[in-house]
Amino acid sequence: MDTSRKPGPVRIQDVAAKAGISAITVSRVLHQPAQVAAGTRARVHAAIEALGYIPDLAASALASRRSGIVGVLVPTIANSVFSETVAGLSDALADTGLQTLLGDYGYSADREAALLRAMLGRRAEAIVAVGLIRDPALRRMLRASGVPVVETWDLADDPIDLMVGFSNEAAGAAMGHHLLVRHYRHIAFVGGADERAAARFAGLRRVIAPVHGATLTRLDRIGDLSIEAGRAGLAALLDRPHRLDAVFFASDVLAAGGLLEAAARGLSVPRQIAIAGLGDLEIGRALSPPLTTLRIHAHEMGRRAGEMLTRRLAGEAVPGAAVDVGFELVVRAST
Amino acid sequence: MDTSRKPGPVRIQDVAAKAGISAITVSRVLHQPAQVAAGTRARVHAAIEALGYIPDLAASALASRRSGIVGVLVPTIANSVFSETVAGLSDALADTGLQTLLGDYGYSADREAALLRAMLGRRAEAIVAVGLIRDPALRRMLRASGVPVVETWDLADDPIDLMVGFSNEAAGAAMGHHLLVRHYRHIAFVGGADERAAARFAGLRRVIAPVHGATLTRLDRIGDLSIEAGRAGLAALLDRPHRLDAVFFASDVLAAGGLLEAAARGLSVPRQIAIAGLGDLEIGRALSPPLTTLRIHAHEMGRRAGEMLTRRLAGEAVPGAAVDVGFELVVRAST
DNA sequence: CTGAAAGCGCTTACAG
DNA sequence: CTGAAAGCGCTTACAG
Repeated sequence: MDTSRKPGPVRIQDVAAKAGISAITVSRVLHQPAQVAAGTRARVHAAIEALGYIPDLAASALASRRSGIVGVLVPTIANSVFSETVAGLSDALADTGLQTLLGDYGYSADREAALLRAMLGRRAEAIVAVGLIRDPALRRMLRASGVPVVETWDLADDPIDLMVGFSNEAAGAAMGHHLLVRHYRHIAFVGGADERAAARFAGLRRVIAPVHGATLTRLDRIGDLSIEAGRAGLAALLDRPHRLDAVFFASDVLAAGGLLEAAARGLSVPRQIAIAGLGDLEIGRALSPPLTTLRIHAHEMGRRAGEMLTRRLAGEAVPGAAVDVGFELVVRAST
Repeated sequence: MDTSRKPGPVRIQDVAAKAGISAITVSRVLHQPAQVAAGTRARVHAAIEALGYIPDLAASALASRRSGIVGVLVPTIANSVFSETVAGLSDALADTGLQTLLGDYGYSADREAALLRAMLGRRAEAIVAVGLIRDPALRRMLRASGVPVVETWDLADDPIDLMVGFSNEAAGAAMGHHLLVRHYRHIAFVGGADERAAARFAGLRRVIAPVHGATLTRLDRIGDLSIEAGRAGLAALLDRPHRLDAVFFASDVLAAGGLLEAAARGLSVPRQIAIAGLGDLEIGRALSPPLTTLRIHAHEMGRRAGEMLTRRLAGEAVPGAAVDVGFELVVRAST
């Protein structure tokens, strides 16, 4: 047995030697098999099989200047609406030979910057962000890189590059309209400190503020996105002296906590307190009463982001304007 | 202005030229700054800043034979107990310069194999699997690769390499004991078709089967891991003619569906039907009655996997025996 | 249908 | 403290 080869993974040279041809032909078998004679092809495949050859993708990327990587930046993958968007993107990329490199930054600006640099360092061919990228320095870095970028889950006048989302302001306003129509006048908003939550609150305020006698409060120190945080949020609001008719939570998970806290206090929903959420998550449909919510087209945003990217990477012109996928108000018994 | 450089990302040569030194010194500033004179270091940093240089990690990996990547194989990141393990791993790897490359195979053996090949193709320095890697061909491939592997969430006699988990069989048995002690005799198990669920059922059966008059049924075609699937599971069991005292669900999410279905049918829990889950998830604590469950040390498994890997990669000898982190039976009002 | 040469952007000894 | 040379494992034109 020949053991002259140094330790380490099998190289394309080893396969070539075994098949009795050159490395370049092995490379062709892998990437343009039609250009190789059937017999040669078979011998190469046999050698690959026998040696357990797995091409070095770093070397391949370096030589071809194609990393095959799409970076995906997510505030937190633990939020199931975001993982839906990631799934939609993966679906769209399934047959393109592009792989997804997931970066979860846990809402930390430092982690976001570090992950973005790592993605550019891996020479990602495109970057998809769940949410806008806010930091001006990062925006400049991405623009300078020339890498296609798709921002999602929001709309903006000055996208870095491509964008597919919906108006969080309009979503907040839609919920505000609904609550007003149902004659709720004393309304609270419970959401995070992120920019999307802020936009939803702004939309809500735009609709509520002009109404005579209506009040609007906001609670944004809610900790994580959990049932417990939702319970604590409603508890904090109810323990204030203000009158309260309805609460709009920034997620169905929080709103589920609101439903449970109301039940624990013996409050009838929606008669004594109306509750609404966002995301159209399963938990909101399962609890009683089922939750009024805003349905976000999370999967579709990911899918369309993937489509826009593949077209752009294929050299097609992709319109730069932001794509608005909208949202749906889903009215159920909780309001 | 000098525009002689070809388009494309800034290279280390460009930085070197701008700083008036050689590429090798730029590389040193990045990796062993102590070996470079302070003045030179400052000039290099200035040049990096001015040009927006981001090192090509593929080239770096190829030259250094260190990819800096740890591949993480997960059945589905949507299951929050698995994402806990991933988080624990990330925590352990935070200051090591190693990055996590997440591969979610959606319980598909084909996707699992493809992701594993991609990880080896990227020359991952180590691989962590949530769950055992079952396919003998994959096990052989990994052993042959020489890459450190940590399997988690289970124990086995013949790990590919390292292992940190707990006995799913013992966990099932522990729940069985608890249910017997509480005088439940007609028990059902609702879980997935995966090997961990099978082991839990085997443990349950080991304890239940010898008991005179006791019965045990299993439902394993439950679809996804959702509240709705849990409801449907309990509904299917209740619509059978058999007597049923208690149901052990393979996840608290499923068990939550069981609680809701029981409530919808006006069944008192645990008086008419006892319900238990697994994972100690928030939803199980939030619903009423709160759920008896098995607490799995998901985060700790990830953290310890990361520690074992970094020690192994640092050249330390790491005992090959499987580490058992155990589990806890958490008894609440639902049983 | 196949191959020799050059090069992708880094880092590794080695030398001074 | 710094650099010239060689090489990591591939692929890209180019040639035949």
